Amino acid sequence: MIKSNKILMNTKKAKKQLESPRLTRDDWLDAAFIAVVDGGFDQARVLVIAEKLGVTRGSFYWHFSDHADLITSLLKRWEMREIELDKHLQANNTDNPKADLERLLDAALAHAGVDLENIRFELALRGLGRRDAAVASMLVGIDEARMNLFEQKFLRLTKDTKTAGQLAVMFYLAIAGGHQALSRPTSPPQAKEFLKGIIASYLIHNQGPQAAGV
Amino acid sequence: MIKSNKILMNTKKAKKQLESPRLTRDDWLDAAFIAVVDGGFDQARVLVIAEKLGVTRGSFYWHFSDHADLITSLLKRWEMREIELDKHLQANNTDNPKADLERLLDAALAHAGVDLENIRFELALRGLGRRDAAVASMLVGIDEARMNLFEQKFLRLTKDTKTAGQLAVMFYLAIAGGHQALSRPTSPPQAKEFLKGIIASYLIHNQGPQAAGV
DNA sequence: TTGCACCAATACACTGATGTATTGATATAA
DNA sequence: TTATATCAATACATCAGTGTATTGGTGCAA
Repeated sequence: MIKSNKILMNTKKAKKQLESPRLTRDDWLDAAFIAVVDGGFDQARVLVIAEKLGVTRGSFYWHFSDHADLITSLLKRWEMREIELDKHLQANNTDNPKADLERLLDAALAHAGVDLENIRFELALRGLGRRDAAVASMLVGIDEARMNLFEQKFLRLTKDTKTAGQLAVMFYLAIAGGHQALSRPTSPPQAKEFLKGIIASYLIHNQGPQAAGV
Repeated sequence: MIKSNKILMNTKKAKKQLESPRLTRDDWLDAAFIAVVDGGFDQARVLVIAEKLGVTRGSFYWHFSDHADLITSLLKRWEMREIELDKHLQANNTDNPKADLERLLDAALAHAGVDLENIRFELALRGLGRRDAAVASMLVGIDEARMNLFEQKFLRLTKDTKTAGQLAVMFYLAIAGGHQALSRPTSPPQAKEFLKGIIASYLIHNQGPQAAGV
């Protein structure tokens, strides 16, 4: 039963790749994602997305009950993927804590292709969170998880819990600020390297108890 | 001529305070500002703002040619005020460079009342900048001016140009990240103090050439 | 007090977006 | 081959928002 189902899915997918525009719910979610990336949540209109997909809204109302259904599904998918990613990064420790951290920063400050899309989506999402309590609290959860992740990685470098916590906050905030810069169309490509350099210099010079609390 | 004009304005203003709902162009801009703060630029609709002001759109189309006129006027007013503020902060140097910097940080991380409104407006504006090239380049100019301001303030603490520049970037990014956190309705009030504490610790411990380039 | 300048209300046309109900097309399974 | 499930198109109805043209009201100035 399950096996035949899988085979069915595979053939379906293969077919879709080759020929035709029979859309799935996920296709719509992908297109909505891009719409959000390009214009924010307010511009993620059913009509516009349908045009971009080359179909009419008749397709949309087959896959979704209404516009709200599209948005909430999109948010839930994003949140699940973020939690998945966090789990993965949490477990991904080599014997070189510093290299692990640098990889983390590299991923956080990626600025091309898919990564840029993700950054822009998240910025739009934070915009939505400023006027939607449910979205806001979801973001709080994600932020806490990420900050935790950073702190744990830092704790493998320095034994001082307080310092690790502060570094984690500082880095997370700087990264959030960097996203604002990186997400601008006019942002020069070297901005990422610039940020990474600055951050790296702090990584090197602020491991001891010298960066004490206030 | 000019004098009588001023007197006229004053009496007008006084009257407005007391009794009546005869609106000025600036009243509309103020209301649009709040609308942006609350819902972003896409939600700053003429109809909605009119309702909030207690008038019909007949008033709006007296003061503005169209919706675009409202938005561009709002943006220009904001930009002018920012440039004014920058000038003011630039000139405002006491004989205590450290205190000057701390005042700057305090202002940057203010989180209550008008300041919170300003933060939320700017975040919405950056959202608009992600899909409007003109807005984006305006923001680049503002960012450069602010970064310059920070750098000059830091240069009064450390003689190392490179360090000052890096600190300025780092601080500006952290502040931008902090704004994301501070602007959330669920953000606890102590978040600001937390951020200031972290930033202050870096202020104390990173003045020398130890924070070198990469 | 009358006229004018200023501001607001009203009525209308138009556009774009949502949602529903129905019909149409097509691929797969029986 | 035929029936069915799956997806898409079409044809409404409705609503919110914009913009224009016209009319209405009100305070100030001559």
